[in-house]
Amino acid sequence: MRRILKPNFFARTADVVAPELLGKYLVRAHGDTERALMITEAEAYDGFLDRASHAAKGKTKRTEVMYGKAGHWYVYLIYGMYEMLNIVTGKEGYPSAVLIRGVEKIDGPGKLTRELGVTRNLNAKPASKGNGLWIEDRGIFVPKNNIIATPRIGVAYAGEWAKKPWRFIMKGKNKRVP
DNA sequence: ACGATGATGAAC
DNA sequence: TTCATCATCGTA
Repeated sequence: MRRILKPNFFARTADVVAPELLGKYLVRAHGDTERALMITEAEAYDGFLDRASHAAKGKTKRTEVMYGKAGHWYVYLIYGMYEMLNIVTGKEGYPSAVLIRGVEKIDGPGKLTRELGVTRNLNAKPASKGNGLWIEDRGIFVPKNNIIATPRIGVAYAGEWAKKPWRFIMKGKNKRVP
């Protein structure tokens, strides 16, 4: 069983999509080969009011893609050196996205983009084979009691929103558990 | 504990 | 145009 996730999978709020991404496979095509890595950690950024989300500042050139169609990539540069990979979620016009923070063997959002060669030139492109980066369901079911929800990382400035348990980790697959 | 390193958004 | 900030990571 191997099914490429389509926009309809992503067209729900980020806090719903994020835990469901655990156990799915991030697939990167390089040349004629593919590398598939199971997603083990993901974080939700959802809606107009989430102060941890870039969309809290409104629609700008950078965040425009978060308001766009679900199933597109949102890739941005942080701290001058790390690309962050997000998948846009939610209905069109509603800003939300899921940050892919970890995959098997690569723990950390900046490390995985570096290792997979993911940069901003994928920004606003659909997650598809044609663009060389997509997500597959390979039939793995992750029971709910194997998922840990914690507050998000690096968003202490977000007040009450920093407390939301919108970081999802597969049990036993990640080092940084608070 | 801290510096690297550059885009972003807001203030001036 | 300047400035503070930033969804991080490696080294100390």
